[in-house]
Amino acid sequence: MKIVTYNVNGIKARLPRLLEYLAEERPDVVCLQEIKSTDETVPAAEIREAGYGAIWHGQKGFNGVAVLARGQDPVERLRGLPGEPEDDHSRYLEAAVETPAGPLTVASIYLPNGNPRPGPKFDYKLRWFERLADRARDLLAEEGATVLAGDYNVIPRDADTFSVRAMAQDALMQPESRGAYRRLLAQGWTDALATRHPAGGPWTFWDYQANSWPQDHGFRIDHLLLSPPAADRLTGAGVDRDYRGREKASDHAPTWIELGMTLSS
DNA sequence: ATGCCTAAGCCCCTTAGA
Repeated sequence: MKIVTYNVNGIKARLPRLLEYLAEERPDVVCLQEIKSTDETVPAAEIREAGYGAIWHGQKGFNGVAVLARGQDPVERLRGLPGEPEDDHSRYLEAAVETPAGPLTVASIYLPNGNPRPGPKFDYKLRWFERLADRARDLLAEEGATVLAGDYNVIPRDADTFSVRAMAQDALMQPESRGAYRRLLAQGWTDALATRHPAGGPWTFWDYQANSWPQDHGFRIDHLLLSPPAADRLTGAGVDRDYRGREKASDHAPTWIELGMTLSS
């Protein structure tokens, strides 16, 4: 089964691309970020007509995450991360879905960008990271199949960017950001794309500016983290990068994993 | 050193993104 994370950068502006993707690839589960819509203004009918059940954690203007599942309604498990009651950003939505190999937990994650750095936005990013790590620890303890999918706004390795120099001062590549990501992985999570692409990349994001896409100046910031029972089922991982080159594209491309249908012994 | 481009709110400029 195919599980996708896709930062759409506005679900209303991206609806033709998203519907096209659902029709062409028929992914089983899709985690969306930056829907930039409230629960009321999201194009729910079109998604449902495409054959997908969906739950949303929306917000007016920016942020917003969703979980879509083909032929079923995801069951909401958690909406927003605990630990900072005054945080009103919609960046986390966790759900349970059914698979032929049993239940699967998926989370759609939109981690704060953190620029400019230093400053309150960078501090917020690091605090949010710790709150995510607390939740991730609880999920691992359940010992089920879990996928933490989303836009982490972290370039984990130097080989995950077209230019270390261009990004050196960016919040996406700071030691604190990488350290938080590495500590999360050290809990026992598998970075699916990194495992399948040890030499670096593939890119998941190309800036709209500076002619980045034609020059392939991208980096890898959208990640799917797998609990051990999920990692045991990993059979492939990649980026559907041609969607980045289509008309009215998001600056991110859909990033996916393939999980085997049966549990390995 | 700066802006490069895009979406959305609000209404044609500002905020935010990465």
